[in-house]
Amino acid sequence: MKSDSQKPRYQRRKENRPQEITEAAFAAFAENGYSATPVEEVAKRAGISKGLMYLYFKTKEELFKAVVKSVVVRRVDALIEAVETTELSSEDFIRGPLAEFLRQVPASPVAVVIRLLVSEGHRHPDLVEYYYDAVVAKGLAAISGFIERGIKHGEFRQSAVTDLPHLVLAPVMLSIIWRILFSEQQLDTDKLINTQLDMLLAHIKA
Amino acid sequence: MKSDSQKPRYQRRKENRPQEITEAAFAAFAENGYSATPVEEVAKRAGISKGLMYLYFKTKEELFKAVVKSVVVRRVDALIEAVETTELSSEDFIRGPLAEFLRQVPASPVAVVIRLLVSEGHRHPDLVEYYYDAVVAKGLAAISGFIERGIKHGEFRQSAVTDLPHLVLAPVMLSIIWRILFSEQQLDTDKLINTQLDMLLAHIKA
DNA sequence: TCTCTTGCTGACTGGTCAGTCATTAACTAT
DNA sequence: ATAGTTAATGACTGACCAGTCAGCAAGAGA
Repeated sequence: MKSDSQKPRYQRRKENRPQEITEAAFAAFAENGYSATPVEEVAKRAGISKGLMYLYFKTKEELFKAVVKSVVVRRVDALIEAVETTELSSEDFIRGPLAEFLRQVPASPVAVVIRLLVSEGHRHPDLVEYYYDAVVAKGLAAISGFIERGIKHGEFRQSAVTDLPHLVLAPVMLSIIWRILFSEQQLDTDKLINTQLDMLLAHIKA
Repeated sequence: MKSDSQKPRYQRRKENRPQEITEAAFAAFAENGYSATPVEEVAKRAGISKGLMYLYFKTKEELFKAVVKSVVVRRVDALIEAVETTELSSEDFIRGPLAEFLRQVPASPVAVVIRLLVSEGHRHPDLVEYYYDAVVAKGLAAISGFIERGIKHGEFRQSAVTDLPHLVLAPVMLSIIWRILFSEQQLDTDKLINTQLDMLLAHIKA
């Protein structure tokens, strides 16, 4: 009774597999974390067998690293680019594009990566180091550089903040952790970040 | 050749076991995380057999909850007590006892609990809720209440911060996550927190 | 249409570990 | 001393899962 023209049980799609697998893995890890997610679960979501995954990634750990790196992308680079080419005054840039950038971080894949790194980072120090260099250090340097530019332009004054761009990230980090832990408890993330920027600007304005 | 008075292979110490076990578990979880720590490792550190652990804690999960709860302690309650009984002006209290309290959090067991909750919280929603109620909500309420007291005394003015005591915690949270992830990268936690308090005070002072 | 290559499958293996339980030995009461 | 109680042990089991591999079948090439 079966039709003659049976569908093939699978298609060979070498080109797209790696990305499909990392995307499926990202989704699975986001839901259940790394160690609680069996490789077979990732394979299922990607619509492939477990064995195939091992054809593209030597180990589960390598898959994990691929997932983290796939999320880093050009996000920070875009910010740095914007910092360097903007025509806005320093204050307007902070209240505009920078604020916009910061506000969307807590709901972005970055939050998932933070959770994964907090959970698993201990066992993957090279990955943490990569993330620090590729994202955190760059981001902090961009903010620092931008504040210094403001000082040169006479818009800002020297202050403790010059050495502590971390203060810009502090409310973002709180928002991320808050969403991870207490997603049901309301928190006005945007207002939190905006208020912090208000305070920072008041503190450093010349 | 053995001496007649052999040491007993173990002593019965029903009273102290639970605390000894949770302490050993805290140390083990702090080093390796919850799911990566075999129960037998906890037992070894506590100087007992695995079976005995199961006499005091029905499951590994119950042990986990006991560990988290054991760390919550009266830390926050002490702060609330201090808030309510202090004779200092609001500003002096913030710069004194509150700052002191906040500065020591990132190096305290609280940081370990944050890591454990970020890693495992998804699977223990009741535990997260408990932690929120017992620590976070209380702490935020204490800070809010204190700011409102300052307003009544005419020391502070109404501002966005009144609704966002979270801003006080933001640099503390950043410091905690920083230490978890990038322990080798220097960060002047104290200065970060002090500067944030400076900004906050400048922002809310009448 | 008939190879030949190789992307893909899924049953299997070895190791780990949470939780159990029959037994033992430390203490207690008489 | 001796018997009775129970804290404590550690070998065991059943489940789970990362990683393997022998074989299969999709598609390319002739």
